[in-house]
Amino acid sequence: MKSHIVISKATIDRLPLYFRTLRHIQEEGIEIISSEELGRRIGVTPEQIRKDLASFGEFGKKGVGYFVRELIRNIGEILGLHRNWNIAIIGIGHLGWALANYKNFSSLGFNLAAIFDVDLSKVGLTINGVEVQHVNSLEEVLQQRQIHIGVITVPAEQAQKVADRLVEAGVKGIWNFAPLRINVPGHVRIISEDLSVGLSSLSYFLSRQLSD
Amino acid sequence: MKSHIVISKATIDRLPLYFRTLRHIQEEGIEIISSEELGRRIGVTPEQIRKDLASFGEFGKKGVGYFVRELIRNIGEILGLHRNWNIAIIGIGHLGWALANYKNFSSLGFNLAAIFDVDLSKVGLTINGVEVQHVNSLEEVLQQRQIHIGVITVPAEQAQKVADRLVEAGVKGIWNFAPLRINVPGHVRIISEDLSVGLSSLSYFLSRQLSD
DNA sequence: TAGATTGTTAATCGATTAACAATC
DNA sequence: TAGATTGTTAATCGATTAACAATC
Repeated sequence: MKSHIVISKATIDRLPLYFRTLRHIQEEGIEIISSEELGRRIGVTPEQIRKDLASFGEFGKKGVGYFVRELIRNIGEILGLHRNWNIAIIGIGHLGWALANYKNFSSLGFNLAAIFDVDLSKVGLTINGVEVQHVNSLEEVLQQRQIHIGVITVPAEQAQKVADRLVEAGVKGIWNFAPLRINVPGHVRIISEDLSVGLSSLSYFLSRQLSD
Repeated sequence: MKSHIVISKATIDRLPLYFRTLRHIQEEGIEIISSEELGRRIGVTPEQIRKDLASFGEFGKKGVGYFVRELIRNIGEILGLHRNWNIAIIGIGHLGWALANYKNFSSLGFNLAAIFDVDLSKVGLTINGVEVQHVNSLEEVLQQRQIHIGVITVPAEQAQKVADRLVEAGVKGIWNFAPLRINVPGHVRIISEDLSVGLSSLSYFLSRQLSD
């Protein structure tokens, strides 16, 4: 990366789209692609793509385009997807269950390494090859299995407490699905998925469409 | 709304956060709140909140603050949450199952009115009070039950085809969970939730934190 | 009246788009 | 060489932050 350039959050959020689309393109047997064609597929302008990529290096060949395989490798490295991240899911409700069975994790380099719940009727179950453990052993297991990322799918009331324990146990990143703001110290990264935002904004636009 | 002002997408996406937080505040019995205090809770600057709200009208009282109950009603109306939206879920895999059981829908004015799947072993099941129907009857049921929003939780390969049928059947909005770009005509609104984006960006930041 | 807090205008910051030189 | 396409700089656009007059 060109260390003097500031990378925008928006750029980081587009890279996974490029990554995924390039993989599809590779599956189709295409070896070289232009920013024009890639942009058309994703719904992003070619300038945007070139600008985004240029923040990290020169990955293309002028007059030719981008070598698909090479670009996939480069974006993968930028996103850190070439590493192997161990993740733990805390809370096996419906959503936790769905995430525990999410197939795309492994193809992005994420390894489901632990699952926790308080409910004794769930402890001991095996989901996607991983045994559900009681949250009492959270700290112990997280350290044993070197968990990097904790996924919070517990009810909102318990989310902050779980986050505190994850941080205390040395987790570096949190992927939060509980619908509320969670506070973590600066050295821990947290990303929240808020389903009500998407649905509400859909409602907003439909209201206008139907009345205007 | 002041019709000459352009509302930014970012503003629309913050309104649901205001809405939800204000409801919590109301539950605590607080009747008046300042942008300062509300911002502190959400993690947004008070100026941001005042600016966002001001695009739609004058909801506060100078020198006093905002009346919680009134502001909830106003934001609810802006977002169209006072209406009753009928939604249908297409595809009862793990994620569809989780969404069908999502409790927050109804409190936002969304009414789960239909569920579809191709799998005959799922057809006939009742989930959260709604019977799973075969996708063959999609068009018929959508019209009967006046579905406004379709939720796509089918595998990526079938997502575009399902979207086409939803549009054809007159759905006005689509909430897509399939990890790919879906094309719809301009009069249909689509919002995509892309789980790999959040997780990948987490990976990006962790990579840097651990190596820098 | 004095203190508090909104709504709005101006200034700053950041991200996207346009243009084009470099070069394969 | 001519055509194509990148990488980069400049111009535009949009969103956030700061400042402050209005007013409860």
